[in-house]
Amino acid sequence: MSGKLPGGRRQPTIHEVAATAGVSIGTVSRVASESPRVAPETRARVLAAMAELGYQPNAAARAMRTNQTMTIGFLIPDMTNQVFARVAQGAETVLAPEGYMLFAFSSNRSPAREIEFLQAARQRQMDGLIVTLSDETATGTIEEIARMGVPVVVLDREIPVEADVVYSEHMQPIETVVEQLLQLGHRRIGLITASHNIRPGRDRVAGFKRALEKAGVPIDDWLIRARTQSAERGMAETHDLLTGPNPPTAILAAGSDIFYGALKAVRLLGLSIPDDISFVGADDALLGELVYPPITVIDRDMVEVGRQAAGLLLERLKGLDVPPRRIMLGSDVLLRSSIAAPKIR
Amino acid sequence: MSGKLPGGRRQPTIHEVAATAGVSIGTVSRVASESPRVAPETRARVLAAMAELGYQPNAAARAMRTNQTMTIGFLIPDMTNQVFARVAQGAETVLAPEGYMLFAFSSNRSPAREIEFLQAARQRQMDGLIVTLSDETATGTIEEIARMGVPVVVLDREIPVEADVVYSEHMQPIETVVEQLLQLGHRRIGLITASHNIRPGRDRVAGFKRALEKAGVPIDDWLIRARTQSAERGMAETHDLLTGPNPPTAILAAGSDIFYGALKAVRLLGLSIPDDISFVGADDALLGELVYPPITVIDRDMVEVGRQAAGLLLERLKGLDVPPRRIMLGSDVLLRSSIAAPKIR
DNA sequence: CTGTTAGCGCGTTCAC
DNA sequence: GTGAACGCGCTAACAG
Repeated sequence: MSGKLPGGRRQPTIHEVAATAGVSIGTVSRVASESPRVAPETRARVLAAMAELGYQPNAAARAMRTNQTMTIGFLIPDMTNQVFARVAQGAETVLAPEGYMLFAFSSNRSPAREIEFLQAARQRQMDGLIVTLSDETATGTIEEIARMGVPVVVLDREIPVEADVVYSEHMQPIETVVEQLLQLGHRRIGLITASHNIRPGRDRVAGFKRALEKAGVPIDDWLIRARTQSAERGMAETHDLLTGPNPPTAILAAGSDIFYGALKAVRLLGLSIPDDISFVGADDALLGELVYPPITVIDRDMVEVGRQAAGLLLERLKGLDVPPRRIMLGSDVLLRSSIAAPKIR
Repeated sequence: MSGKLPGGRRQPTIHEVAATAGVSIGTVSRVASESPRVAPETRARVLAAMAELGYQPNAAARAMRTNQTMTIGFLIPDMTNQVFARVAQGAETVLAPEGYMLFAFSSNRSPAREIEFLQAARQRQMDGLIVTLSDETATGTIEEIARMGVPVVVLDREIPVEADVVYSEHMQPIETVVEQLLQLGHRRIGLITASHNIRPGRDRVAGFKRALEKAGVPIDDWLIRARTQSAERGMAETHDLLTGPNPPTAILAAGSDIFYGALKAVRLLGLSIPDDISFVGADDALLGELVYPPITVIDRDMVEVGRQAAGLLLERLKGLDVPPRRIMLGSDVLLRSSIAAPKIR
């Protein structure tokens, strides 16, 4: 029972620190939690013992007593997507100064994995969560969130739970872009975006349709591709659109992964932007700037999303007890030379 | 002491499950840990009670007894860097089936944050770690790793600790590229890469110098910029090189962030690739493919790095007790049309 | 200011 | 096949 337990080398405990410092464990605990009621000299001796032994308090034992872990979980659909990574970065800047550690978990867009994460978070007594779900219609995930018992901030999703939410504006920027394209003379515009199962997908489609309706341009559902978010999908849909019988003269690739794939498809077809096809991307302003010609992009400040989400969470962690709050953050349209009047056919 | 402790709504405990199932806690524990010594009927009653209450075992209490948390920590310098995110993705695919949860923490290239992470990991009794340090010369970080007491896999760094390491090949691909450029007639080649404080920086500079020496081309240290990895730095260095008195005719931007910044600098200067300047990027094959002309890139399979690292870790977690192992993974040079003979001046 | 003590929730002996 | 009792390491409350 002594040496080789799982968990590797035994870590020094509060008892050993107490012994080497010649004090009781209560005193060590007081030093560890920075209680003022300790004589400076005693504190010094304890600190020395801690340093000598490389003591770190056992978080499990501490959590058992305090019901706090100083841990925030961040659930993201896809770690390799810069968009979510930036949110984490923003949240971190707000949470770290308050002593919270932010740990990110990637579900790879699997609701089952999302549930596993939420259960793991509950088991581990994480103090709060920031979550981005990959499917609003997955009821299991939502039930788990309801059970959490700690503050949860939801990012850009509409789900029936009592939680603060940070939204991004998706409708208006799409409308702006579509209006631009209509003005240039485009009548057939392809939209590729996320599925209807998540708010960004729905809102982008809604904004798209609204702009067309306002202009009295008939809606062709064949031109609207609201499915899975991935580069592969973006490429496939773009290829399909551009090689179809009555192809669009402009492509809106609304979503960063989709942007990559769509652009790749355009390249592979040997089409030139904007002469052969007008092109609008999203969520990766840098890529839009690095390619030639620079590409018009719908962009948003994801770092700010993270900051806002963390801010809402912190207030809850401090005990704020008010009804769920909603924050809406804007998006920018970065107009560049990838859109032009369509070729006359 | 009853209701409003930090940690939010009280979670059901094993006692409540036992009570509603009409059994003792021992039995519940046996069901939870899938012990066979439980009557099928009893098991069913317990399972029902668990579901009804939404019971999740308390990880802290469990960890206290078992010294296991089924948690792996992943320390990365920068979450928003796709390179590291892909490693996480790869590691996840091998760790998840074994029941481990992988949590990522981003240090933002701060050794102080790295130390905080390592301490947090020790406090939390994480079962194992995969770490990418931002500075091999930071002694505090290395001391903390030595203290961990659980298996640690180090990525692409040379540090004096007893740990398994997964390396990427950096020298050979740089040599290959430089040889290509020399053959095309380039004599002044600029190299921008990470600092000497991490292995990739050192090895790339070494490979660079070796190729020049082999060809008998004198080395101009002004052309070698081995500093911080960031887009800003990449942009600044590239600008400086290309606006200097005796500018290079080719740029090697070795590092994904540096790649972005360097390419941006080239764009801003209005230079055309490869006519005005030959250009080689790294670690973002997709970007290299999406821009025009497509850019030659030194690429590596980071998902495989993650898989290998997780594999090494798993073996240790299963008790494998052998001296530290080293795995070296290759890199590819994706030749594209961004390099050409230099203009005659 | 410091020592002592009672649990936190669970897994693991033991008896039954 | 099941229940009771102990202790993991720590914090908080109370004595001294």
